[in-house]
Amino acid sequence: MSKQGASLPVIDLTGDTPCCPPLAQRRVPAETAAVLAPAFKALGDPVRLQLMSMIASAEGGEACVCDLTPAFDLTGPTISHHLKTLREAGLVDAERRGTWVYYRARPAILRQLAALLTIEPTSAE
Amino acid sequence: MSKQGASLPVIDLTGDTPCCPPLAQRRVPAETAAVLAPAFKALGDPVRLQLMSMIASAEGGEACVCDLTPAFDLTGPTISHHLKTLREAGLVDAERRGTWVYYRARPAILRQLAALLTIEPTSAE
DNA sequence: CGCCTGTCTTGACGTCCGTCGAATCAGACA
DNA sequence: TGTCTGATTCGACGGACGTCAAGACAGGCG
Repeated sequence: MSKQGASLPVIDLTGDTPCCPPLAQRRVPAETAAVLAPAFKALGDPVRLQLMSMIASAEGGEACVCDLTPAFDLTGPTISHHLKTLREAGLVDAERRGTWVYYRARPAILRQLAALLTIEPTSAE
Repeated sequence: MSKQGASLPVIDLTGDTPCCPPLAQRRVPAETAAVLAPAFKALGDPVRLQLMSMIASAEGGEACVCDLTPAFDLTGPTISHHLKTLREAGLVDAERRGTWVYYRARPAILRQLAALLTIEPTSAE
């Protein structure tokens, strides 16, 4: 995973990005929206949402492509494409160990997205 | 808002949909992914993410289109199109009162999305 | 070394998306 | 009733997306 790992425009949202006041608390600035929207977009496909869940909930916190692919009625390249999308959105990390490639969730950005959507129970309705 | 309000395929995610165990806790089933992914997709555009925030954080919990539109360098029809997308994703409700149309966030689905992304602090990394 | 298996990239195709201008609809007001 | 303003819909355009088949690359093993 050396080449693509270096060439991909990996978004750095590992924790120090100023982003997190809930969406309903104050208006999200355009720059923040531009940074976070691609992450939501990446989750906006049923296949990727399931992939993300399978990776995040996997034993040991990581999942092998060889386990991911057969779970869908899609070709290998298509799954690979979706995983690349998740990688470019900063949602997962990939690592090759021998024959297989393992994907691992990045909890920091997931927490940021969750925080953005969080609403206090006393919010209208 | 009579005609379009009735004809749109409004998604009912008001609370009784079985959906909410965190993404990282157990694998999201295909049906759940198919229902929730469109909501993430709707938030996957910077303009819509800002619109959502402006609506959710507005005084009184609602925002007028006349206040939303001038906040962007986009035409009225384009903003209207994005608002329709948010509406169809079940993220907002629209109501016409006299001359103006007001949009209001639907906290239930926001909470569902937030819950899905929630991760316990003790999750790898 | 050569082959095999697993994964990714490339190129292509059809579809969906974001945007706009023009036309249309809904209320308010004279 | 007619007209004006605000919001949506319609039709169109360029670009991005999801998918696949075919080819290329990486690592293990004989």
